[in-house]
Amino acid sequence: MLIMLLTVLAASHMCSRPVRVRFAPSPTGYLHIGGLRTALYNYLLARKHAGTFVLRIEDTDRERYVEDAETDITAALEWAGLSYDEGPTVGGDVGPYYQSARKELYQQYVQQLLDSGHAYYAFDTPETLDARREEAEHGFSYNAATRGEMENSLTLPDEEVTRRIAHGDPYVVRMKVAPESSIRFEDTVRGTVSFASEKVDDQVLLKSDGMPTYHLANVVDDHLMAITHVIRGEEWLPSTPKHILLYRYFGWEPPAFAHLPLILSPEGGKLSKRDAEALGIPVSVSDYAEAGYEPEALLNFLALLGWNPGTEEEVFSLEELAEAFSLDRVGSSGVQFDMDKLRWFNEQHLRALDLGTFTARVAAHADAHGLDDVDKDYLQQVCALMHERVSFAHEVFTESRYFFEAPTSYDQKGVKKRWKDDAPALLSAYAEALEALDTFTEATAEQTLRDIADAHGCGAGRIIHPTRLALSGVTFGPSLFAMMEVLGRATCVERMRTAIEELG
RNA sequence: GCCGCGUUCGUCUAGGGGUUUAGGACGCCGGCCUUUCACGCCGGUAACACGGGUUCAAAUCCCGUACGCGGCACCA
Repeated sequence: MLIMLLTVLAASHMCSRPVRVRFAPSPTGYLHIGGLRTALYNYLLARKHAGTFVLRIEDTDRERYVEDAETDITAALEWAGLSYDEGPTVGGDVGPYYQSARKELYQQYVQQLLDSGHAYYAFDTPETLDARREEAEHGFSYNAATRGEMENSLTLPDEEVTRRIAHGDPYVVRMKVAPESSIRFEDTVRGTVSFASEKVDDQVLLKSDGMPTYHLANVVDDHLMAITHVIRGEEWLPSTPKHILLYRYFGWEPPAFAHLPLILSPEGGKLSKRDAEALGIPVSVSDYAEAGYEPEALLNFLALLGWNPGTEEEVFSLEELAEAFSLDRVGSSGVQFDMDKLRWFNEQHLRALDLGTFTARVAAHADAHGLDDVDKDYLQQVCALMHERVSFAHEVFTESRYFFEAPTSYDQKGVKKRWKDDAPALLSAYAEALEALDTFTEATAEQTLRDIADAHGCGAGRIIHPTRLALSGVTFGPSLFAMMEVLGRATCVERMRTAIEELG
């Protein structure tokens, strides 16, 4: 009863404002797979509640800035189909959407904290901080216990502080965390989380270059942009108390927090770039695009990596995901990346496409396989036969290359198993009969073959298998007769005679 | 080291006091279909980390241990 009441209250609280979420990548590298999942969950929540999905570029780190990272990130989002309602280029009412362009804006909020005594100036150099960290046995923390030993506006006389600032001495602004309480907050996926505030350090809010740190900028922007739900990776959980404190200092209502479980490597450890590459797992979203994954399949896989719909359904389109999504069905434990399952999702999404769409997806890879002038109708016929047989669209050009050029070799094992002594005679008879046919179709090719088998007193397989070998060079593939109709009579006959010569 | 979060088949997960001989999916194995291969269908393999407690009853609640992951920057 009480729980129900609380749930209703919580729900009404949540719904009091329209849902606004943001994906806030830093242009310090290309969009990676974990980032895409974070973006996806934000996107899904926004779409589910007819809310707004904001893209904000957190470019406050000038040291690690990567020139083409932003282009990669937006290209990856576009490839995936995660469109944003506000952000760079599309604009919006609460911009700018680059933190670097909001630099001046943070200044007033820092001043507000300084005035209210929740922040102070600190002049310690990176070198002295490093030195303190090195000499400390169990790590150094700039906090209530140590701030008295440092050079800051709490230890220095006011005149000295003013003098140094006027003189242009570099300084940072730190938040002043009171040690006496414990900070607790509700995480949508984990429930109540609490930290002892003496473990929270006096985080730098404003760097000496005048840029805000993530912690300050993120809180100020989320408030100014009216963000209702902060959905981000679990790596942010330990710094959330700082953010809660900042909301408190500013007198703002914090958004709901949801910290997503991290994606682990298939071997259990963390998915570092190096490990992933060693295991053959692409890390960058652009690598998935390049490897030929269907964007919807990747998204579907990622959605189910940490979330489940509560039903046994697994294959979803992006629209269906948005419909089914809810934050309270997001799990809280780390999840291992499974390439096999991803591939399965890719197959499922490929097969869900109608033939025309599938063909178009396949055609997009033609150039890369040196087949830029393939006839569309012909390709569609090939695709009809290969649709259920490939895991990736581009495999039509690799797994069934023989539709586009004569086989250059014959599978050794296949020859040994299927090319018997009577094969040349049988194929030769079959080829001749095919040439004599009025109309060459799947049906007549089959009937002709069976007639010849009967005439020679052997099973149809005796001809079927060597013929397949002659046409494709391999022992597997679509129905032989359907294949023959697509290849055409002339090609079939020619390849059969070539095989007779080659294999004897 | 300290702080936090986590732990159900190999993997993703359902279940959150009795409805469970713990369900589904991927993978793997077998079968059916098919004179190929795949698709599809049917079946099988396989899990509540460990130890205490609470309770008539624990995968489910509590405590501890182990292990994993994250964090401890003028990086995000």
